[in-house]
Amino acid sequence: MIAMTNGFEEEAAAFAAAMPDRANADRIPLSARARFARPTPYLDALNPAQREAVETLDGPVLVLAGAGTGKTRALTARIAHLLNTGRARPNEILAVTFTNKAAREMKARIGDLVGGAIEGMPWLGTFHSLSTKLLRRHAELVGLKSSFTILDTDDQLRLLKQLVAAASIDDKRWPARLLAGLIDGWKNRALTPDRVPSSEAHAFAYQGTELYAAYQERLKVLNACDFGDLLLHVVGILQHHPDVLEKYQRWFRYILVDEYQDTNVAQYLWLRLLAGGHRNIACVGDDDQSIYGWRGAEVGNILRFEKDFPGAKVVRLEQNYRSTPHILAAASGVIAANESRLGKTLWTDLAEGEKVRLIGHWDGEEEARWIGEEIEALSRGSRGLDPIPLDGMAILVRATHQMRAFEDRFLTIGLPYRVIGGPRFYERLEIRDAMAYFRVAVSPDDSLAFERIVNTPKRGLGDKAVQELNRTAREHEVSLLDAARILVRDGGLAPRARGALGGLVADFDRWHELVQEGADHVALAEQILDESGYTAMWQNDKTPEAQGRLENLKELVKGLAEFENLQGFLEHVALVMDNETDENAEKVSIMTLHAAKGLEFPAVFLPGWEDGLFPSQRAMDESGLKGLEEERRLAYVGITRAERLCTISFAANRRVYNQWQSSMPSRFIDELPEEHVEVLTPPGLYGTGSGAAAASSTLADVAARADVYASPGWRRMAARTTERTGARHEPRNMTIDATAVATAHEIGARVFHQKFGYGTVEAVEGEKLLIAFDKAGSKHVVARYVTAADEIPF
DNA sequence: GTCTGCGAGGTTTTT
DNA sequence: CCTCGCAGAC
Repeated sequence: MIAMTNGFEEEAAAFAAAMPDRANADRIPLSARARFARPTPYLDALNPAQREAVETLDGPVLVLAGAGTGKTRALTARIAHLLNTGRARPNEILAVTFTNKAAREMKARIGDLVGGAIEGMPWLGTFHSLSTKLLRRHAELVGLKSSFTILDTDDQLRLLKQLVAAASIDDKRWPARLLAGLIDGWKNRALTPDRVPSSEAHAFAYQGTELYAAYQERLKVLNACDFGDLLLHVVGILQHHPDVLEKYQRWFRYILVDEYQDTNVAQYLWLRLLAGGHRNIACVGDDDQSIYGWRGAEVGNILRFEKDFPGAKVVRLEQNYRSTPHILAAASGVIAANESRLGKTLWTDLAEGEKVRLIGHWDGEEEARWIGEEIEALSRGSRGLDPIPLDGMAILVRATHQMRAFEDRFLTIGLPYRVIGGPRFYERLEIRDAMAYFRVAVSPDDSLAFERIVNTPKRGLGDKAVQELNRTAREHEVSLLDAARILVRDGGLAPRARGALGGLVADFDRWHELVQEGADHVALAEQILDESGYTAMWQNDKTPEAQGRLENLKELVKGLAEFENLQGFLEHVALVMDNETDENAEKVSIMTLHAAKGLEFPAVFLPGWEDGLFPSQRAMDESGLKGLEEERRLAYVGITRAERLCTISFAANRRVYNQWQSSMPSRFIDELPEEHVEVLTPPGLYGTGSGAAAASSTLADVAARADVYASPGWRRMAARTTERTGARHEPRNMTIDATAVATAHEIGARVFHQKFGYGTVEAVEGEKLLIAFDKAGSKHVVARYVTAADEIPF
């Protein structure tokens, strides 16, 4: 969602700088090379395998890097080495990652290694950001203008919805989401509409390819791309324009790819084309950590690397620097059950440490309660280990809905936590709206953005007005904003609507002029939000979310200051949808297993190991054995996140959509090697057990117990036990300090809570308050998590 | 054109 | 249970 109408010249200039003419380049390198001809201290820090991965500079290299084996270190050292030996200058190295985070990290680490002497690496980035750069340069070859807009998922869905409606197809039969998924899938596999295999284009799906083709047409008219297009267009250009291909093949002397196991077909083609000349391509990956098959990643890419690049050198990194032997052995035991893998044997010379702990619980709430207590104990330094800070602990769940139990519990006991990977900042409604305003102000032809906010806040421009706008736009072949201009001029629409529309057009004209004049963009952004009435809309909104939304808008405007201008910001946002929550506060992390890849924590909790949940029923239904193996890799990723302590748990009963459902322990539990696992007895089983200290039993016992759990007799017994000892688990809370008392609240006071919104205090129970929330109902909440209602800004 | 109430569905996610 | 989207009422 960007447009580069006036920013493009700058972009082009930057591009030229990043990629000077070959002839010109040859005059520079001597000095540049001399500058990097230095000793190689970064090599000394490497083990033999890593060294091999770094020093094998020519020809194809596949580095199979197991979890925690120093993959990033090898990759960055390799880049440093390329620079240092004068093999390539910074702008001749193409280094590809999947996430912006990984790209940032790598940039930082290379800077450290080379002493920050390189002026950045212009071609280090994600597949998508690099593709954008290339595509802006050659857009005309695929019928786009270099100022093309990048659509986000939201734009994409709205567009598809329109197309479905326009084709008078039942939108029940073709929900936009389904269609978007289908199209994404095709694009992942580099299939243009005409190339979708007929087997998939049959009957039902036939309409799908028609719609796909219509969608592509529409994108061209809008001068827009979706994420898949960024890659696909580049692949198309490289395939159909040998001169362009050759130019880049020669320019990028060395290619490096991170997380190769996650590449999809389109990305694979992209790489193979660019590496086709010299074949100096180094791919780093771990087939055991391929967990994105469901979104098009092809483990096959890594499995058949040697076939694609004959003569490839394969280097295995097997020494693990992260986890203790027990943890490593448990992970290896699980992953060994997978059939299709290249196979690696991880080893470590770290001290033995704790066994992986396994515990079963009666239900999900008890699991959350137990983990909460464990976390508090571990942070105090109980359990015979050195204290682990809260931010050294993580709960890794299979599905987001598991997070809730933990959030509820931690709110109740006042345990600070952070949820990673919730709704992302830039995906929030208010942020998208605000950005739509910016987009139109920057590029008045961005019709999708215009349509999004034409009636937000309400201006009396409903469906009918929008239809009329679209009709006029089509008739005159102009953008929506120009269509609005025409309607206003010619007296179309009802007088009221016409007035409102005229006002909006005048607003955008004014703002656009300010953009052109190069007015201060932060002030301008604020002005736009103000004058459009958007800020006022939320200020007048009485729902609990409104406050947060206003906060977010403030945050957005604040964030703008980091960019040179609005267009720079919009480009950034289009490609970088992550939000850095860099609160450094000590908090426990809650996230999905997917989000945890690449991270590590001293202590990791893996709850919800139940068949159906993990492995997920859906994955197995949809992808069978392949799905199961991917789930198993997910288990492997989860366990290998742990440095010192890994605790796996399952619950016999879980509430799913308000229905109680009892389940069996995950089949992965059976795959844990017994000698590396310590089985804990759940609290409550004998009425008085309190946590982890209780007697050990065997895996078989636990499995058997799970059966017992499901029996009616046990339920009755457990119900009695919990009733009798219900209060026993309330922990003496040591994370609460004097501040809790300082924020005293009285019965009847109006308060505000981040998650639950506004409410009235009904009772004060020590450090906890019983609050009747306006929207969320009555809840017990720790006092310091609420503020008096009138303390809230705005 | 906007608001309300009812029904259907329920997501692992990055760009 | 909760959220979102749509149809129908105002």
